[in-house]
Order: sequence, then structure tokens, then C-alpha cells
Amino acid sequence: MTVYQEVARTLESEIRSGFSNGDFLPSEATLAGRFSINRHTVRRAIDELVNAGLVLRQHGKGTMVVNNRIEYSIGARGRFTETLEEQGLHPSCKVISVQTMRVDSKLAARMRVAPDADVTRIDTLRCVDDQPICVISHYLLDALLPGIGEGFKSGSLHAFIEAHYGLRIQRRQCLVGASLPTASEARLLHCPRQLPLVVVKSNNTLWGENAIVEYSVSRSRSDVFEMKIESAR
Amino acid sequence: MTVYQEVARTLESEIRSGFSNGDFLPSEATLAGRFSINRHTVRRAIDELVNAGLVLRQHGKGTMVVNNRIEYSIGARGRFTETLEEQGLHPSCKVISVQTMRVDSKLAARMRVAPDADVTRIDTLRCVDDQPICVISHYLLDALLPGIGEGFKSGSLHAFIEAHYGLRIQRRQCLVGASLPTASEARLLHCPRQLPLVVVKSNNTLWGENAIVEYSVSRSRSDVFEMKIESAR
DNA sequence: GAGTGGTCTAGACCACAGG
DNA sequence: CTGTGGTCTAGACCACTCG
Repeated sequence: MTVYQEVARTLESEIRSGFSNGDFLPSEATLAGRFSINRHTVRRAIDELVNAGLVLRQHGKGTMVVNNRIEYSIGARGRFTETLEEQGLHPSCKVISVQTMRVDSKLAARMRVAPDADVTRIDTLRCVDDQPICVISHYLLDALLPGIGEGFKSGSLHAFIEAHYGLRIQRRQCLVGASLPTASEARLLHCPRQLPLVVVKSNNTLWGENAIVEYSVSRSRSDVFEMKIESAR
Repeated sequence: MTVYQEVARTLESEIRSGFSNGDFLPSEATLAGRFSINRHTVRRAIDELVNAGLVLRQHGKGTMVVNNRIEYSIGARGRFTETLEEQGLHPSCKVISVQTMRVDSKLAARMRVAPDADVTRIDTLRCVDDQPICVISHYLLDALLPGIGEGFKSGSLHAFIEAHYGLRIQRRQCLVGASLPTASEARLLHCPRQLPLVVVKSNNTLWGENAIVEYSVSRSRSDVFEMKIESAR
């Protein structure tokens, strides 16, 4: 056992027993004095806690406990085992931004549309009980859904499209992966940078057709979200 | 831009252009001399590459390029867009551990079996091109698959079961989530603690039946693995 | 034994947050 | 201005790998 590992273990157990989310650790200098080691060694120990997702460093402020998992993960899993979209479970859905754009080559390939197609990108934040769950970027073909950017404000996007355009949208295929949040995603989702997100990229078509009218990317907190997939019998 | 970030970027681009998987970087001392910086700063730069999953440090040997993604992800994402299991794509599959156990209450609930059922747990590591991709824990009902723990050594587990027991296994339902690796998973998968894993928990039945005979949990590197899901038309 | 990465110390200066 | 974390240097010693 190295010194920094010992210190990391000590700090971890102290955090778990006596700290709550939002509390700050003693400063690096203080800890160095307490353990009679160099400040760099303290930093190395705290590196471990950062890697474990237990604390968050804040330049000029201190090191904050962000994920005291004992309280954190209990009860979290299991409430949202179905995708929010498929189940229609979006008790709240806020539009973050709307933007009309031309597809780039990557997006054109994914949507299988011409490279000069125009799309409206709508970013939404979905919450349940005021708890942010996921951010979704929807890319919608302007040609089929003119003016979609102005009309939609909240609620279910697919229900809105069905009501105003008479079009039923169907998820056809999706890719599921994982990644860490960007800084802005972490801010939106009120989650630490170390919490993985479940990433679902979907190709959606009109009912029974093959052409893609919507491509969406959802990024969901993995502590409260799991996607359930049923196979045909 | 800090010095270590500049050096990390330089090294990364050099790795991408002139290194292959398995090549070793110049030693830390050499790099320190070349960039005229302290060896600790070189180490901090290489830390970035390690975290990015691009290189692997080997004590006493050197720092090896392990995941040259330009070659890797182009082939990887796309080659493995289907789950490894469903596609039978496990070019290499090593049994890590075998253990016979009684189900606990959680596992009994998940498998929907009596709380005194016995299961064999087989943990496997799956690699492609000697690159670890995922670890899978299989929980198999002893009653239906007696002695499965002794027989299976490598290859496809489901093919083995079909060949030796005459039973076809079907995935019926799965839950997809994400989490960070444990220390031992990170070691097995040669990946940094910050790289999220795609977690797939599956309930598998005999063909056309409803009773669960296998419950499995796979944990896959999110940088090289995405799961593809097709919906019925 | 020579060379490599791993750890620890010591001291310096910088950048950021907040009174 | 003070205190915090972030970076960089310098030097030392250790543990591991391999010839």
C-alpha cells in the first residue's frame, strides 16, 4: 500500500461517515499537515477520490463531496426502467434551444438525406419531479415539418407532431452507448462530471415508411435511467 | 493551454500518425529531454493519454499504445454495433471464473426462480484482436444445465449449450444502462476508471418458452461498443 | 546492471473565488 | 488581500523488466 492510497482510503471512509453532498474537504495544505505528508501526495490521494466520482475539485474554492453514494443510489434505479419516450413518461419537458441548420456530412449520413437538406434542431430537457433526467437533441427534417421550431414549446414532441402535422413517428432503430457528460450537460442535468450518461441515438421514420424524418440523441443520467428492451417472442 | 496539455496533444497526434497498437512510446526521460520539460510534466501529459484510453503504462517496460482509435473505432463501431452475444461475435472469449452458488434474494427476483435455486456463475472476458471489450457474468440454472461450469472453457457459451445440452437459448428482455468500471473491471478491460461502461442485463429463456434459464450482465467499454436495436416494422 | 515507470518530497509561482 | 486549487521544476529513491 502506498501513502496516497492509504490516505485516499482514510478520506473515503471519513467522507462516507461524516460528510454530505455539498460539504467541502479540508484544504490540501491542511490535509498535508494532518497526515504529515507533502501536498503533492495529498493531491495524488484526492485524484483517487475524483476518479471514483466521490469529490469534485473547484479551483479557488475547495474540494466538494458530490456523490456520497450511500444516500445517492438508493431508490434511484428502478423507477425509470422504460425509456421516457416510448412510455410517454415526460412529466416535464422544456425546450432549451431551437435552431435551423443545414445538415453536415455526418448528420446527413446518419439521417440518410441529401447533404443540402435543412433540419431544425430542438434541444429539450426532461425532468421528473423537478429532477433533470435527460437532454435530447432532435433533428427534424424541415421539408416534412415546416415551422416545427416555432410551434413546439413543451410536452411530447411526437404528440405535437401528430396533432399539428397529422404525422405519426416511429422509432425504427437505435444505438445505445455511454459517455461522460460535457460541462454544459453536467450543468443541465445537475450531475457530476463523473456520472456516465446513457446515450441513445435513434432513427425515426413515419409510420410504416423507411425514410428518416427525425434523428435524435438522448443523453440520460445513468443513476436514474435504464432502458428496457423487449424482444419479439 | 498548459504545457502538459500541449505535450499531450502533440503526443496524441504523433501516436495517431506514426504508431500502431503495441508500439512503445519513448521513455519519460527521453520525452522530457526532447520537450525540455521536467519528467513529472511528461508524466502529467501521459496521464491524459492514459485517461483517454490511448496508451497503457507498464512498470519496468514502457508505455504502450493500446487503442489507436483512428483504426480502431472506424472498424470497431460498426463491426460491433450488434451485441456480441446476439451476433456470435466473440473472436476470443476467456473464462475468468466459475462458481456454483445459491441465488440471493435479488438474483432470485431477477431470474424469477425459487430462492433456494442453485446457479452456476461463469464470468468471461471477451476480446477482439487481443483488445478486451467486455466482461460478462452469466448466471445459469443448475437444474437445467448440470455441470456447465466444468465443460465450458472458451468460445460461444450459447453454442456450447446447444451442442452439449441440445437447448437453444433466446434473449427475451434486457435492461441497458451505464456505469463506471470497478477497479478490477478497469484492470480486466485495460481501461481508465473514467471510461463509462455500457451495462446490459439480459433475461434469457429457452426457445419459445417463458422460464428464465440464464441471467447475464455484460459490461462493455463504451469507446468501442455500441448496442444496436432494431424495432419491428 | 541498466533502463523503465511509480512514488514522495520540497519549493515556487500562477489562476481563481470571495471577503 | 487571503486562501484555495493548478502547474511546473528539481532531485531522490524504489520496484519492476529484461538481458
